[in-house]
Amino acid sequence: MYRTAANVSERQLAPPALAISTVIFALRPSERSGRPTLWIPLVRRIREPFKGRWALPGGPLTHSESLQDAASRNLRETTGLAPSYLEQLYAFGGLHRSPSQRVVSIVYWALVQPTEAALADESENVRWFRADRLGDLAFDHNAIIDYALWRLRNKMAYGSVAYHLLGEFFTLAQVREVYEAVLDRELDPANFRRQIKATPEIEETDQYLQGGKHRPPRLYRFTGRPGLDPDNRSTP
Amino acid sequence: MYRTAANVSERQLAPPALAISTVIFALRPSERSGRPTLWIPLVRRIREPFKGRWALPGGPLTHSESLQDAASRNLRETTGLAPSYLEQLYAFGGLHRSPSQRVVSIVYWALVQPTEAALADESENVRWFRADRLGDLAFDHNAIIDYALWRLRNKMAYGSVAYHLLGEFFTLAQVREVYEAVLDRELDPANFRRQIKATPEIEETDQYLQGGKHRPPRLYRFTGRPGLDPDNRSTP
DNA sequence: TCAGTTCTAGTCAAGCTGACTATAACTAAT
DNA sequence: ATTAGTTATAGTCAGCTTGACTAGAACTGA
Repeated sequence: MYRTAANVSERQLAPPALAISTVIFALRPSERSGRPTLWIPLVRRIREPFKGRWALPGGPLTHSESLQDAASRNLRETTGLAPSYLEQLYAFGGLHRSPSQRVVSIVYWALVQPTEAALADESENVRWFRADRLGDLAFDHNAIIDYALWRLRNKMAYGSVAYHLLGEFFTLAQVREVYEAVLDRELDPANFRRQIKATPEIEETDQYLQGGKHRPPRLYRFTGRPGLDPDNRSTP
Repeated sequence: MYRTAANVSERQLAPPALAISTVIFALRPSERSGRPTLWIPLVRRIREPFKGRWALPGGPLTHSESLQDAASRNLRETTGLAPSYLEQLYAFGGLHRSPSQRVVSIVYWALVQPTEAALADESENVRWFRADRLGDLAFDHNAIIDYALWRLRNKMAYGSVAYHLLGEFFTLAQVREVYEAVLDRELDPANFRRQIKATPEIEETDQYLQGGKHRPPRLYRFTGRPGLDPDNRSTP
């Protein structure tokens, strides 16, 4: 924070920098309970400001790509992930987000399926964190993630976004576990399945998941496409 | 559209320009029916590209102001309006939004109260349009307004945003007229008032609106603050 | 005084939700 | 082979919300 005063005049002259960042969510089994939990990959900053601190993956916007393309390229380059869902979150443009320079960040949020998440790159400078145990991140990234979490919970309650955290086939109990992990409270299995079965986007298959220590549950499939924001309406 | 090919190389070099624009909504009585309708102020472009066409009010981002401040300054300068509600809509960054240069627009949407809207500047280059009769606007501004309308309808159905289109005191019938104007369908008066009266943010006053040709309706007051997006949570 | 209008309260059936019970279908231990 | 344990799945019931509708209250203007 001392750094702030260093180059006020520079800051007045340079145009505001434009960056794209992404909050990436995936489910991973908890170490203890084994039940799915929300995890977020972060990258370590290798330059000032906030050198050494963890931050959201991000980078500049190149001229040949749309905002969404930039977000998804970025995501691939830093973490090796291909998202199953990608949506714009918010444009953050507060004056003092970065001590050195005025930066406007257009932030996206993404969901990746567990298979993807399992084989994601992890290295010295890329690491996954539990969404509820992030520590102090660079810039205003803690606040950004809080907002992304709020949005995810909201979309989950209304929209049909939960399925993008699962594979192609899933049991209703798995869907419930997703809801429980994200909303952080237990849900009544019977009532939950009644609601889910009432949504037309969920299709019953004639497959069953074998191998459990109990009655094998039926597998279902999601047959809806996202689509709401301008980018996903009809990308020109 | 011919213009597009003119200076491809220039475009590759210059950094993407960052602009702030705002979709402003207000209610005005319809010419014919007299019932309130949604109107939007637009400004005429005095430069290429799209010279002479109508467009959303907007402008550049200066260094000393946040995104929201830029939107509200802009709004004041171009239309003389002070909004009662202001929220970020979306960041539009398609490659071909502007034929001459790559422009990323962070768009806000605003609601203004009828008293404000009545004394708003109108001139050769600023004019109000009915939201459903806009004609062909500059850039992708038709699509932006469509999205803003979608968002307004959505927020209206859930949130408590309708009251920002009204003055401090209002009758329940006026609230209903707002809903009817925005959602574009008639609502049952009895059921509607039951719902509104159930929301805790609506406070009964002991005033009545006199002067009608019928039983004078009671006046109510809205006692809630907006608050949801990062800007409005706690502006630092 | 009465007709016309809107305001306002209330009723009723249909649908959804949360809490709960009960049975089905499998595995693992006895 | 039987039984206990576990999850899957269906169903019931009361409480709440919602849409359609009825009816009276309160004002104005003829």
